Amino acid sequence: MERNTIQKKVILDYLKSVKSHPTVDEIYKAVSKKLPNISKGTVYRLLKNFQQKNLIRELCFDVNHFDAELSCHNHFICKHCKKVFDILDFKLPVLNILNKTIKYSTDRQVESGKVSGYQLTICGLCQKCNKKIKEN
Amino acid sequence: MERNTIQKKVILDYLKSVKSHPTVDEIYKAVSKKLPNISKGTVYRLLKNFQQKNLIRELCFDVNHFDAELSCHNHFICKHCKKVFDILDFKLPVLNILNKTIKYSTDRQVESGKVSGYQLTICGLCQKCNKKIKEN
DNA sequence: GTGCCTGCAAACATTTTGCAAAAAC
DNA sequence: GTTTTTGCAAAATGTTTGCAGGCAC
Repeated sequence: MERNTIQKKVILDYLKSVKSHPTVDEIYKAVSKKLPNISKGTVYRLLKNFQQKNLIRELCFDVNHFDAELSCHNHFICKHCKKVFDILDFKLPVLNILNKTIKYSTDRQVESGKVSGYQLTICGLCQKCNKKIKEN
Repeated sequence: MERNTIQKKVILDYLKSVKSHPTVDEIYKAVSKKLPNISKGTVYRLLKNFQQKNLIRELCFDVNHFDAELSCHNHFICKHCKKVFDILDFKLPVLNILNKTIKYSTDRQVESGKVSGYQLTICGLCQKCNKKIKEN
């Protein structure tokens, strides 16, 4: 049976109170003000815990996978096997509209800033993993 | 003056030849078959180099920033200061359509897999950085 | 031959893990 | 009192950097 701890409460309260999409380090520093003895290991552990329970999600703006195909901006990532698939428009006609819509918005300004591109990632289960999971 | 090297050619050729969105490690392993003495440092350096020249881009499907606001899926990231902003629909009306469109596609199956969500990240320059850069 | 680029290794940063002690129930 | 969770430190992993030698031009 999972237990309630002050560490869990403080981290989750903090995440709910901010709009800044903090990194692990920022979370650690903020939470340390209330709990000076908390360790970074605990922060990592609890963030993972919260994610598994869908209390928070992880956003991604850096690092990881590389792509030389600059024209295709739509990807599907399988939660289970972590494979990444390109989604081509002809396979998902709805993306046609989507692309046009984004193209329109990226040609304009967003809050007086300047837009240079976008990345759409759809996540879920791929064919293989979906089948496997159904079978079990 | 930048020079042409075999390392640059092999890495870029490899990236252009695959559709698998490889990680740094996968790139290193693949390239090592042709160039057994290449070092990982070189791979990191050249990937960064290619990105700066817009020959490749980096995709992101893991790690980094956390968000307890599960309902808002649209983000704007500033290339320059790296800050992340929520994009609310009423600030960018076009996203209304976009959200409906994605909602429609996520209610369905993508290539017989199962879709559970999406993440749209628009990138560019934020107000402040755009202004700063204009001034210089 | 000059100067950029690479391989190597060390440094640095980030994340995970094992374990004993502390806390939750 | 039992079991989960934490803090700590070490290990594992991932990325950057300085430098001497090698290669492009």
